[in-house]
Amino acid sequence: MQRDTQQRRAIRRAIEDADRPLSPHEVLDAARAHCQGLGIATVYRTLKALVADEALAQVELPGEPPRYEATGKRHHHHFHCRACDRVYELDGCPEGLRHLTPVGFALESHEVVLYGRCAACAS
Amino acid sequence: MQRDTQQRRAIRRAIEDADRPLSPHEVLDAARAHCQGLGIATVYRTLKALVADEALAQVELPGEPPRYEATGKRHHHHFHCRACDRVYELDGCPEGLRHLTPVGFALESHEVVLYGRCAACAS
DNA sequence: CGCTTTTTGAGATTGGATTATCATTAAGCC
DNA sequence: GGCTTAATGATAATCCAATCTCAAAAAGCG
Repeated sequence: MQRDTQQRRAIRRAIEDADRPLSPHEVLDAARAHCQGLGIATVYRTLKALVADEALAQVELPGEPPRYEATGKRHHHHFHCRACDRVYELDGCPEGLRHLTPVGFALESHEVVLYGRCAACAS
Repeated sequence: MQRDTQQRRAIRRAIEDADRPLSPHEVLDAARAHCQGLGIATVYRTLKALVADEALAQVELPGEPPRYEATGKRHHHHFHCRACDRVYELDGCPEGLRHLTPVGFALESHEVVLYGRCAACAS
């Protein structure tokens, strides 16, 4: 039976409270505010279970460990800040992707990642 | 002094002959056609040196080891075939990327990756 | 061809992320 | 509050890409 533990509540809450996808270590740091002593193993276990339950989605980025965000959001993309390494959500989607697909290729999905400085780091 | 060895020729040629970015193992397989016995260590060493010389660029893709392609090409993006795992070059670039950037964020670059089936795998 | 020095290949090693182990802790039912 | 069992945390183990080690091979100069 699946128990409702302090650790799991803290992890779920850390992700809910963030408005951006978090890495396992970001989850650990944020969740420790509500559950001191939380271990990284529990973070990985819980993230994995939440992904299996489809409560979370893995956000894969080039050359980076995955981040995690709640499922059920509208289609969106991400901005990766080169200075603080945080990843932000972007609304919307560029036009003309289908136009890029070569003849004979079947387009199923796409990823767009913008790079630069977030508002906090751009100043 | 930098020597011109069979191994390096085979590696450079494998990349030249491919019209798409290759992973280290793809380079190994392709280059072995011209240099049997070639080792993976030499592939990694040579790729690293070619990147340092700016003859090659690393192509980073979400959740994947990097691929390598010749530098000096026009700005472009990539198509990742889910069936054969090969990566193809795409011409062109979608519109409206700057439009996605939140206020206060400084956009420096971007990546676009399309996913689906390549012509060989779509049939 | 000799000789020097770079390069190579096999296999060991590293590094970083993730997972497994297992004794201890704590949910949650009575 | 007891009791059963799932969950936890520290740490060891694993995984896999990439790098290092070092004896042996080969570039390339004279």
